[in-house]
Amino acid sequence: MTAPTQTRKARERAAREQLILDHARHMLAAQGYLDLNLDELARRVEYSKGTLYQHFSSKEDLVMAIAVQGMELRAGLFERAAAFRGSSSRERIQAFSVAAAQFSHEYPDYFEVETLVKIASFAGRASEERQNALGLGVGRCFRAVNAVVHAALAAGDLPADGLPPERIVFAIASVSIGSEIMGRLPALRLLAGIDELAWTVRANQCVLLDGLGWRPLSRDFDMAAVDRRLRAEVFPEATWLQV
Amino acid sequence: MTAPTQTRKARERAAREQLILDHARHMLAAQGYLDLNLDELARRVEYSKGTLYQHFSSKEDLVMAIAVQGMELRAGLFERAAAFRGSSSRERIQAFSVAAAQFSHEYPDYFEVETLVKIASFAGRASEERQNALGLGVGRCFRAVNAVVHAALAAGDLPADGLPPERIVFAIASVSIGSEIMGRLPALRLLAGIDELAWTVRANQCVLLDGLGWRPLSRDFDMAAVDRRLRAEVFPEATWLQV
DNA sequence: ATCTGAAATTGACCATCAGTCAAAAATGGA
DNA sequence: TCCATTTTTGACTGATGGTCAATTTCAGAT
Repeated sequence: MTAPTQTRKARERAAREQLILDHARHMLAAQGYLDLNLDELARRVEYSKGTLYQHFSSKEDLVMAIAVQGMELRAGLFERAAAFRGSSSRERIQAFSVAAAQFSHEYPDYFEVETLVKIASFAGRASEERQNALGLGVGRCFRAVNAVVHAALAAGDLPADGLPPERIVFAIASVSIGSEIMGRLPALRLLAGIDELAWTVRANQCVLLDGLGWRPLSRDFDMAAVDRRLRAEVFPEATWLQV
Repeated sequence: MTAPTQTRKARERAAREQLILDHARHMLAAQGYLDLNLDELARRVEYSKGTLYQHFSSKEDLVMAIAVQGMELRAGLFERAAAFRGSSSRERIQAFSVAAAQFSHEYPDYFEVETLVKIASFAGRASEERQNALGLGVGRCFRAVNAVVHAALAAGDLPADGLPPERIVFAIASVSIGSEIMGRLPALRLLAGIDELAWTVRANQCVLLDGLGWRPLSRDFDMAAVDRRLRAEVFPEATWLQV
């Protein structure tokens, strides 16, 4: 088998893997993990079940592969956000707020899967390789935010005697993911009277940043104006970002 | 069958249900949902599988029942916290921070299950009855916190032009649960350098409350002293609360 | 065009396990 | 002691994740 043939094969294999993942993701979003049936998936992608197992070592590995792709999409958005040149570190961190909201708006299916694999029993059942890949994506997101936090500390926009930078990143991530997860519980949505989840999540993030003492505080600059710049310069696809 | 016999039967039935739930919870914590085997559970509790189904309509219903008990324990702690007479609303809200930390410290297994049932596919598979029971527990927790938020607004400890009270409860819940969930991911724990999760969670909650403008701000009162009072008056069992 | 060995694909098959139900056992009042 | 009722049992079933020997496809050689 010559080299060009090899690359064509690899390309076809990658295309098939993507086909499988796309169908699996849709089925997962529609029916949930417990009702995701591999026989039906094989039927839909028009390959045999045996071929599925050429790509994934188990059902959990398949789901983990979807989570990895989602995390890579998220990391891509975060790295675009990192390139935003706001006029203060507080404006730059706002870019991640939009990036996170954009992720859960554009890829709700991926978000669900991301939540799913956080369950303990998933970690041990997926292949080592994909677990590492997920960790890599998490690391990319972490570093993107971490860089801005460090810049803020260096610039004196954050109090020097506050939380250490890594804990600040952790706090921001926690309030974001926590708000998204809680906001997906119908009971709580009703109790809290939430209609537009994206804006509720962003409000919580904003409160946290103020609590960290991240200057300028939200009342001291025009967040809507920054949103407009972000829409124009970084996330033109974020149509939900009505400003 | 006379009335006393009936009550004895009901008592025995309740005791057996508790036995099943206790074993199931331990197995769930040790092996995860996917490896929770009902044949093995039946063997451990020394009843047949058929008898398990006298108590629960499905495996998901069983897990939901555990979640309900966990939520009731949590609600119990929250209602004890609500009885704390702090010298300000900010001190009173701190009681919930300790209650939440105490819950995940004393009942880590219940916490895991609580997280598990947040997955969409669980909701539809458990019995209506238990889903309602869970909603009831969530409501108890919500109302306990909500009362203090309203008191704070009435007292002017929270800015009148800030988030509406229900959204404040939502924000507090989000940062708490979000921190706990993220803090259980080994990769992120490493990146953020977290060793004592309980204190990291409480730090995040504290930052959020400051961000909400909940007076007195954390720098303006002695949180450690309030912790000492809470330990002495409300949560004597909270040995982790070294103050 | 045809052959051939390697690689890829298949789907019948297997093991596991949630859930069922007819038969057996236990119960409690007469 | 007996009998009707309730409770318990565990063998059985169907569904499904995962395997692998048999088949098909493929690329290069003749």
